[in-house]
Amino acid sequence: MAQHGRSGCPINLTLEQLGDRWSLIVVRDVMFGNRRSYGALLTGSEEGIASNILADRLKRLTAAGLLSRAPDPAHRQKAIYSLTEASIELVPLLAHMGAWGRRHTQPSRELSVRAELLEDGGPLLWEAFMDELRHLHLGAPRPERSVFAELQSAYEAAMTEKG
Amino acid sequence: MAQHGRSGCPINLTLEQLGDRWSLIVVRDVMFGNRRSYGALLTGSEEGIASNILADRLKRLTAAGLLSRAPDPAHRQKAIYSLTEASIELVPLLAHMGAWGRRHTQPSRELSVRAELLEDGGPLLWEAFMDELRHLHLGAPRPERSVFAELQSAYEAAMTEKG
DNA sequence: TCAATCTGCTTGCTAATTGCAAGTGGTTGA
DNA sequence: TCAACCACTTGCAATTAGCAAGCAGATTGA
Repeated sequence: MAQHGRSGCPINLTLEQLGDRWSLIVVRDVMFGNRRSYGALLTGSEEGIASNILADRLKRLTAAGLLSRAPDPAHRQKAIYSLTEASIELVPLLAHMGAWGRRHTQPSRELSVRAELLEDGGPLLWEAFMDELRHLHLGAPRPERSVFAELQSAYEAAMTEKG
Repeated sequence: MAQHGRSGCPINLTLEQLGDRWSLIVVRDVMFGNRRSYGALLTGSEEGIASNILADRLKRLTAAGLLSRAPDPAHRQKAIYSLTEASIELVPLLAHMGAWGRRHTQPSRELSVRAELLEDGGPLLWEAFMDELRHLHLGAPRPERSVFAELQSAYEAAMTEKG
C-alpha cells in the first residue's frame, strides 16, 4: 500500500510520473506526430528539446512503461519507440490539456486545429483514435476510421493556409 | 501570434503553466480540500510541500490567473486564496489524471475513493462540481447538489474504515 | 574499399530549480 | 505586555535543465 512516492493520491502519482516540462511533450510527439525514433523526435521537435533531455526522457518513459523500445530491422543502430496501453490511455488527458490550453492560453492557430478537432469529437473520437493507436503501436487490427489522417490533414490545411 | 514560450501548441502552453511537480497539487488541495490559506495548505499537505515552494507556487499561480488572493477580514496578515474560472475548468483534467493514476499506478484505497467517484460520475458530475466551486470561490449562487459533500463523506468513510 | 556522413546517444559545464532548516517580523489573544 | 502564532524569507546543498561539443558504430557513395 505504501508506495515510495510522496503520497498514495492517484493525482499525485500521475504527477510524479508525468509532472515535468518534457515527458508529455515526448508522448504527444510520438502519439500525434507518429515520431518513432530518437532522431525524428529530436529534429521534429517544435519546442526544441535538448538531446540529453530527450535521451533521459526516453529512458524514464520506457522504464515507467509508457513507451516500449524495439530495434529497427532496417537500421541496426536505430530503435523504434512505441506507445503502450498505458500511454494510449493518456489520449483523454491530452485532449483535455489541449482544450484547456485553447481556452486559457494564447495558442497559435495552426497548432490548435488538432486540439479543436479532438475537443469537438469528444470521447467517441478519442476511443476511435485510441483504437488506431493500438493498431499503429501494439499491432492490433486496423480500424476502419483513421482519426490520425483526419487530424493530420486538418493540421496540414491550416499550415498551407498560413503559408 | 508568437508568444514568449517554447511553442504555440496548446498542450505545450498548458504544460508551461502547470507542468511541474507542485502546481497542480496546490490547485487540487484548494479545490478538493477547500484549503484556502497558506497555513492550511502547508500543514494539510499530504505530500509535505516545503514552505518556500508553496510560497513560490502561490505567487506564480496567482500571477497566471489560476488563483486569486484576497485579504482575510478576520486576520490582517492572512490572505484567502480562491480558484478562478480558469482553474475551475481544470476539473475535467484533474478527474482524468485521477482516473489514469487509479489504473496505472498503485494508489492507496482511501485516497482513491474521490477519484473513483469523479470518474464514475462523468462530465455531468464534473459540471455540478464546477458549479459548486463557482459558488464557493466566485460568489455564484449555491447549487442544489453538493458534490463537495459527497466526495468528502466518501473520503471520510474510507478513512474510518481504514482506521 | 574507404572516406564522408548519419545516427543515437554521452560528456562537460553553467544556470536554474528543489527542498530542508532556520530565521524574521508583523498579529493576535490572554 | 508578552508569548504564541502566522505568513512568509533566507541560506545553503543537492538535483535538474539546457547549451555545445564530442564520439563510436552504421550506412552510403564514389
